[in-house]
Amino acid sequence: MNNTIFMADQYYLNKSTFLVAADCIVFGFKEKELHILLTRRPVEPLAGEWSLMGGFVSENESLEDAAKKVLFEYTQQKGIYMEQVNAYGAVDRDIGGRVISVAFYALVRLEEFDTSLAQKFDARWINIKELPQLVFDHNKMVEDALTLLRFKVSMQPIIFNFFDEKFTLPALQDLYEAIYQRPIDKRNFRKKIASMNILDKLDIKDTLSSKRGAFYYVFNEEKYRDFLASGKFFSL
Amino acid sequence: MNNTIFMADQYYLNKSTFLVAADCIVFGFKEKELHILLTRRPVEPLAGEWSLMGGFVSENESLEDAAKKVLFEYTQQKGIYMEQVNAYGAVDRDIGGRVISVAFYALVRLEEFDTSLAQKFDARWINIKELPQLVFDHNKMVEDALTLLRFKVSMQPIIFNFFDEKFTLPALQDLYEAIYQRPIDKRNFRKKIASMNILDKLDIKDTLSSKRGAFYYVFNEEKYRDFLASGKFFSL
DNA sequence: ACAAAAGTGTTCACACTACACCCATGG
DNA sequence: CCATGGGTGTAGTGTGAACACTTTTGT
Repeated sequence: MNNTIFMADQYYLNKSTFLVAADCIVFGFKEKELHILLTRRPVEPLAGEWSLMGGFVSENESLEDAAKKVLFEYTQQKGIYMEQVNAYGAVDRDIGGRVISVAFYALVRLEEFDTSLAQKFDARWINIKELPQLVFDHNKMVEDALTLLRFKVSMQPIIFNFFDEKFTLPALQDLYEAIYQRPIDKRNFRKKIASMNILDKLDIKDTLSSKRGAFYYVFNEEKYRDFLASGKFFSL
Repeated sequence: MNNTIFMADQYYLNKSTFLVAADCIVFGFKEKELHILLTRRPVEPLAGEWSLMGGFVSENESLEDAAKKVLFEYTQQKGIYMEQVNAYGAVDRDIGGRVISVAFYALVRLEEFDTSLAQKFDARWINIKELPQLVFDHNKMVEDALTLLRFKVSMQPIIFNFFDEKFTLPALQDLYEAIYQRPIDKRNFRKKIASMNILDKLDIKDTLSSKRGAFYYVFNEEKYRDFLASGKFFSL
């Protein structure tokens, strides 16, 4: 073997370095539709155009930390569920300079969203069925995030991150329908939910969205572990 | 709205920049087992330890271009099937410096692999069941790549990228078993393949791996399009 | 009393699983 | 002639899809 051992200096120095950004696709659920949080880009080029929330990664920050920082800045919430989508690195994807961007999607509880923040950052919750054109490759990021969300939501019980602890079955079904963009049969849906036995039914009802009222449920972490331990897998 | 428009200079300048690498998880199939291509790291720190193939992204290169460059360097093949796994950006993931790495997995045809390259780069095909400890977070990358590969291979007909055009059904089954790491029933497997009607059976046999010989098949792109057009989905 | 949404079971079709024997050939 | 791997069908089970009426309550 004629392998040469290089000095680290030769290897790490004199290489190109890049700006790295974290862009967030922030999903929320309201009015029976899936929405994402968009803002007007505050900087040239393309100032004023619709854009995802983003920020540059700094020296002593992981990619996830950078994304969390962006999420906290725009929502003031901590512990938001977040997952990496992909890295985007086309040479001219950002016309303002060479920037490699890592996209994350996040699920936020819209009940506890501070609407004053929307004002502050000129941000709005936009129905995913009415997405405008976004800057750079942000539309592609949203598309990829949606694809991933649809997959994940069908395989893992992450959907409960959209709700503030308790939720009704009709609301849960509406949410799945909003994510998959297709109707789901009510009886089959409830049958499947019931068969997993991972929810606790509460004694109280949500009487706001109907006269009769729908019972609240909560996700039971422990029951879910038992469910997994029995060799079954979440699937919806 | 009290949104300030920044000048691009303020926005893009004076931000941290990073070395960005593309690391490749190169999968190949031989001896009825899935293998990945590993090399001895040629540079300090950790020179001589097992490592994935990687390279730094340069100025006028996309992430995909950088990964392709790495793949071509180590395999001398072009048009290799490749897909992004994830970006890895923990602050101290590379102990030689701050490097953000984007992992790609690739599927190569081992029949046409030039073994002299293995010598040149001190590279070896290692059975995935016998993976050594790799440098940095490369083991995690391989794990993530395998998870993604298992999913993709079950949903899209990418598995044929492991073969040099033609292949036998026993070999195809062996490959699925190697990827999923579990036995598959021969009759059920063949029934499902047949029901999709996306392969063409050739008149010739592979007589090397058995006395009787197994018929060769080729993937038929057109039949696959018809299959999709009929509203069905690939699943294996 | 009526409108509006919540809640509840059964049937049917299809897909997945399990399973055992004969065939072709080289040595 | 025998050892080795290639090739073939059927029956049973479970899962997903279709489908309609009763209940509750606010107005």
